[in-house]
Amino acid sequence: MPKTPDATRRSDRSRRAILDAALVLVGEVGYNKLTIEAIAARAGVGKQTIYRWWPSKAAVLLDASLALAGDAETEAEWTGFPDTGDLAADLKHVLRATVDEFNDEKYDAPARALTAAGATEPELGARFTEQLLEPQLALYEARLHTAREAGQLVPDTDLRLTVEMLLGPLTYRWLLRTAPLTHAYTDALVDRVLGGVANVTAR
Amino acid sequence: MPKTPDATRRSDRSRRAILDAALVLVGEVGYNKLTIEAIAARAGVGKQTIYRWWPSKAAVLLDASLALAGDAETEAEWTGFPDTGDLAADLKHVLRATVDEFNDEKYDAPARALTAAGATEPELGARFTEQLLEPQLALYEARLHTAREAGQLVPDTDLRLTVEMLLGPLTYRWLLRTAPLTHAYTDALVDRVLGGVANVTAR
DNA sequence: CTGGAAAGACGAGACGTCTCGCTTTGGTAG
DNA sequence: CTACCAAAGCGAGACGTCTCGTCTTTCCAG
Repeated sequence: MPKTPDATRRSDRSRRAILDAALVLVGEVGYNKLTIEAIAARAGVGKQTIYRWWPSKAAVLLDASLALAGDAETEAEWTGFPDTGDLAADLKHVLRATVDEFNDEKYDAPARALTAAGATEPELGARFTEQLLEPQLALYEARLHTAREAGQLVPDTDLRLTVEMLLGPLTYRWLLRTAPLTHAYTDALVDRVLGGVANVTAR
Repeated sequence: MPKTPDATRRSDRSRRAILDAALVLVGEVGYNKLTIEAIAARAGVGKQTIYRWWPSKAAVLLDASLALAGDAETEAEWTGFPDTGDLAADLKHVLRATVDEFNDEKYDAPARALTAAGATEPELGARFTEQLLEPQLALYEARLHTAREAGQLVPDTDLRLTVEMLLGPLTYRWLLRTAPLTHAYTDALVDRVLGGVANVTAR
């Protein structure tokens, strides 16, 4: 009954090699042409070793991305969402960093592949959202909560909606490539989200 | 020399059957498992008839979606983007209709498949954006242009950015399934995009 | 000596091409 | 106007190829 392999005997060396190879390969050939055989070959690993521990290449890539996100956090000496008291400046700072990541092929390829795969495979999408996305969203929401407490936002502001007003348009441009992602874009986005576009003086 | 088949002799019956079958099948098995052989079988058509007129399954699905969008327009007696003079009401009306489409399995499956495929295949994504998305965006932009001319928006409003502030968050929720899509959601979105979230009275 | 790991053989199934008659089309001769 | 006929698309499906995920074998570590 090969249903439940013994995790205690699992080779950590193989596990890391597989995750690394998956990230490299998805950047080289894209998600569609990413193949478990190629991952196994690049990692110097038997195919069965991958099939034993992961149900699909999407699952491999999700684990690889989780590891990548963990690495990125530590290596950037991440100290949490900035809070200088200036909400607009803090948001612009973080969104600029996000734009830089989206423009970095190293992060773009796996993120794009996972997002696309998650859109069509609900189960994968749920794990992707829960494990990678939600923790990020919570950071934005916490910063907005502080701002609302400080009276910088309309008291009944829907914080989750506001987070989506920031990340939605950004993600939209990124996924659909309707226009290049720039710092100027996210700066303008923050200003308009906070200020709105209606002509208040004309009211 | 089979390079250039004679389009005037093309069977419209087969063409429609193929596009219909593609839409049905993508809903049943998803884009990844969608196969040209299956489309041909379902449509009661020879494989060669598909290969003769389309270069890939992506192209078939794109054409099918274009046809679907065209049908939806006519059957809804679409008369163009509403312009009652009340910008907020018009936007809410259109976004509610969009939510209804996203919640309709018939439209959801192909749209989701195409969006996801376009995200990882740049060439397909470009054609998807250009032929299906941009025409829609232009309608929003035109309505916003009218509003700006009428002094209902801040004079230097970036219209494209504003369109993305409306569709970005909606698309975000739709693709990532972070929360259900409701009319209440889009209504709130319109209000916040127009009005912003910053506490103006505290300035 | 138990069980994961590496290597690769294996069957399944989709690919894109092809061949085969059948049907449709559009031009031509009577 | 009708009858004929060549040309081209059509439905069906066989074909060789490729890649998938599983299965088998051998090896090695604890």
